[in-house]
Amino acid sequence: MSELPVVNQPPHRCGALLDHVTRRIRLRSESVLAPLGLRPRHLVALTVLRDRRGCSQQDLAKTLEMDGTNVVGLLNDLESANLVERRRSPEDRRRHIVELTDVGIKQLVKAEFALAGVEDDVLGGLDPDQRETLYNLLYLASSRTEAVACVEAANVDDC
Amino acid sequence: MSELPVVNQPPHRCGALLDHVTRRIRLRSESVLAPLGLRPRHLVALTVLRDRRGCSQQDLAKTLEMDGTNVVGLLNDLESANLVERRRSPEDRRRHIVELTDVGIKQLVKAEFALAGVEDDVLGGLDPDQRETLYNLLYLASSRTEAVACVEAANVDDC
DNA sequence: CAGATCGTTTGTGTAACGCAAACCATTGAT
DNA sequence: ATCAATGGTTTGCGTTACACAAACGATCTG
Repeated sequence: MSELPVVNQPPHRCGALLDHVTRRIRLRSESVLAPLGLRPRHLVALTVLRDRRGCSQQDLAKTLEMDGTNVVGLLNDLESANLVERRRSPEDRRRHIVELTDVGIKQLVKAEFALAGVEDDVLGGLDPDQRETLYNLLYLASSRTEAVACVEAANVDDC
Repeated sequence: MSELPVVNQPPHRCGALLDHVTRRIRLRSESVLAPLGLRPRHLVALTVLRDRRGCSQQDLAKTLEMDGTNVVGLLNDLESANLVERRRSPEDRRRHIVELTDVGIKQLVKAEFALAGVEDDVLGGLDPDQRETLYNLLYLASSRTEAVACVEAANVDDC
């Protein structure tokens, strides 16, 4: 009936592009992270844990969208490297509160520093501003993701 | 010695975020794509093939950063579904020129359409403009990627 | 002709999962 | 106090997506 001035073009799907770019980064990351005793998946977990300063193992599983049993293994890796600490929750002693240790924080920073070359390589087509924008968009998307997970977890609005 | 007016903050690494967001999309994509007989990796290959209208199998392997033998299997899948066609290159009959078929193009569009919900779900924190920006940044990054691959392939500057 | 190259097949290994079952410690409701 | 539900853990099994190596046919190139 009415035509809005803004062109109504179909939005692009970025799933495939994400897959593609992510794979390129991940492949290179593996070799850079190996000397640090880390794998890409560990890095994801560590960054999540840095954002949320401490969360239950189930929350982590939900955020990572990963099976609980596999999260156990992931955390075993991180804990035996002293990057992460499992503390019993005082409110519910069944729960583990997972938190980064100081070593964990430092190691994460170190890893990120070491990955500079990788990102320069893969994201070389983007200038620093564009990369920052990319980061912010991804951060926004992933943090809403966590908010949703949190709401689902609480199943109420006291998130 | 001199302080520039622009804040010189360390750039963020988006590798982990990319991993995270991509995983969330991929998980959901799998179930959406299954009825179409596709997997996420097929979609990546199809989008690459749509961009480059026809390329050798080796180029594809290089772009996908995937082992040649595995690309064969991937293309076998796509070809037996009539989404892709392997033609002998007239210049070098050892080479296969891989191209999307009409069916392939349609199926790709269909798949992308079907993935709308998935992206709404995962990227719900971004408004349409932001999503478009995200797409453009990823596209930029991945196409430079291909340019580099192409230069490496040719090993000259006639790319 | 001889050696390199493109694609293919086959076969082997590995990492990252998902899923199910059984277990313990703890909680919360009756 | 009892008993079911819950959080975490372990074990074990299956699957998928790879990488890598070896050997082959067809083809190109010197």
